[in-house]
Amino acid sequence: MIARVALPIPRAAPFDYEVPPDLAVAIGDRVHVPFGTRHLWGIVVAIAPTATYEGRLLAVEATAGPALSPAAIELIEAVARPSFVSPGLALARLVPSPSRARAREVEPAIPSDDAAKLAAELARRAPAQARVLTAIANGETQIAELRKLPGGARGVSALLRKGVLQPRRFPFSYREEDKAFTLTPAQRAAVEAVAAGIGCGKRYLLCGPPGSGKTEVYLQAAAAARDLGRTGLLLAPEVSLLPQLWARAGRVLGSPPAPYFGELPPGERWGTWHGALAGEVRCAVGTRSAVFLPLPDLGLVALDEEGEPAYKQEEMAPYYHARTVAELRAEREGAAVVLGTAAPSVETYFRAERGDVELLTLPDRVVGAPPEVRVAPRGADVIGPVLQDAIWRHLARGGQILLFVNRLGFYTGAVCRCRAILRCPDCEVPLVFHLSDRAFRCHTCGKTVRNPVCPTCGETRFHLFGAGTERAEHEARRLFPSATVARLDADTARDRDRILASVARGEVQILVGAQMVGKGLDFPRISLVGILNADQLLTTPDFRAGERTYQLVAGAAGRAGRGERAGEVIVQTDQPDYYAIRCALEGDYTGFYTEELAYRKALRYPPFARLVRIVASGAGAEGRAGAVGQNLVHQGFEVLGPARLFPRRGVPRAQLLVRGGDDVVELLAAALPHLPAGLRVDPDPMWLG
DNA sequence: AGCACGCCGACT
DNA sequence: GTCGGCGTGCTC
Repeated sequence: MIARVALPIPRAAPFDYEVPPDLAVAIGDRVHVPFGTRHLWGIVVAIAPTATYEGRLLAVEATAGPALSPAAIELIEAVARPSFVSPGLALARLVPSPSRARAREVEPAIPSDDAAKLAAELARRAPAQARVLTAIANGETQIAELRKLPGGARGVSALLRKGVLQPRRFPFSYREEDKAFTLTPAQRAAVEAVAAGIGCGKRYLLCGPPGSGKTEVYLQAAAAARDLGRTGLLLAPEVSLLPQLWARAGRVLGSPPAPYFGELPPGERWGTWHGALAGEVRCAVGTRSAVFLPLPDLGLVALDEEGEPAYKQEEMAPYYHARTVAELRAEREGAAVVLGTAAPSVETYFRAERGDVELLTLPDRVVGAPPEVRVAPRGADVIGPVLQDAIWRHLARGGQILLFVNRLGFYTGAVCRCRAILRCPDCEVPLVFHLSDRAFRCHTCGKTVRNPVCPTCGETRFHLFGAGTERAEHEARRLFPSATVARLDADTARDRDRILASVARGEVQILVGAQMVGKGLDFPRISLVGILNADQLLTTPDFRAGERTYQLVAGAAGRAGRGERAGEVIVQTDQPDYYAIRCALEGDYTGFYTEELAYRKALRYPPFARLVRIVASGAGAEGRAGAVGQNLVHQGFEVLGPARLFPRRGVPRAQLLVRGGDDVVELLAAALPHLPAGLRVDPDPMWLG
């Protein structure tokens, strides 16, 4: 018996191994094999009576049991191909490894008041434990950090043994009160339509403004799938949105769904994956990587906020989009796919118009009333007079205020008097000044520069400009000294649970946030949303700039007025007549879509063409990209570039864009049978920079 | 991807 | 004379 094993190396074809008679091995099993001078774990992708390899065969050494289903192998192979990555490498990156890894974080297992009391009690008798409890009360969850306290290691283990602490588990510390729902006629119609598609691999685009009850439709559809004996998968673009989804799904389905996302502790991640494989997990919630969960009899995939770029894997091959993978699975496995959104991506709406996707609409808000949306000029102030005025009004009425800034840091740029912009020496992107570490930081590589010197003229003083989240927070404190201001961005993400809890309790009046705050969060008391710089996204040279601006403004507007009181939204912009902003203010998606589509058509951008991005990196990147480009032009491809990109950590980069029809990826695979080293291929990139 | 083998420059 | 640079090539 021969096992064909996909190994985590770039070469595409699997390797043949003899299966010893005492070893039971099946397709989808994870096996340990000798490979050259070393040993590797791989996945069995086929079992055959005879080998295709002519040389001498080595034997499988051990098996770790099933890791995924044959259907999941085929899915991952199909996803690997367009990224020019081997199935073995794709499998290694998308399938979690069995892990009994111990938790790295702890959380209290008792209410915080009791923990505080206990800390006081222990202060004398067991000071080490008291110190640990105090640190936890201050938001520290990392075991490694807690162990560094005097006597910390003993303290942590004693508290774990006593059951005062527990390994941190999803959904972390999230509480939500019960709410009863009755479906509106529109919701009921949507649920019935989707339920009818289960088993047929049908696709639906569920459009509805924020608060129109899209989540309830996903959950009822998942319940319908369950009633048919099928499994369900609920996807959200960000980890931060999962706790709410998890809690609500648990209530509707009667048992909590299994969580799955990249940052989940490895043991739990494997637990969900393995549970899906074993047929024990019948419903899962997760982020994009969860789309590969080997759930058997998949009946429903719901993808919330389908237009979110976070659904696209862009960091590492395979460069998949969760929406595409979900639709591929649906087609193969007969599941229904629901793509939910308030502002559809142009690509998806285009398909809905052509009838490839069935359009379902939820016309009205169920929660709250539509907010009043206004524009204000951006002016010289970070928080302009119109917005200041509104903030005072809402503070006086006891409302909460959310301020959006799309950039991190204090000043987002520094310019020398010789007009040179201060840039990262390795990545060439402008450096951002952070007040938290009183230094400039590169947002691409994380490099910190404390005392910058102008590389052109040697000057050490710079004019600082631009406003990030830190500066907005600073301004809010300065202008509204009586209000409690909090900031939620990547720099404070460590404390996000604590920050969100105090927002939920109403202790925070003004919350300053970056993107992560904009998505899905449901705070009934937020009555005013301010977008400080809506023009920011417009200045990025990317064909999706308009779409992203529309989504930002429309999404932010959705955060206001989820309670009883009508909300207000103020958008600071100097381009109120720009179609993406104008339409978003009026809530006119079709108006935006019509204009955007005309522009895409005129310039032959998606959905009228497919773009494939080829990035060369390393020495001679531009030359190598150029050589590949010429080769492709000779073979009749339409090639844009090569264009030089900003280097990454000092590594030079250049890119080509190949434009073609639906078959461009297959044609490219035929034209480039062996991808030259140091090249990455991203089919359908989200960002072109 | 690793890791070997292999063929040319500056050092105890 | 050796140590070691990283260029190709192979791994069932």
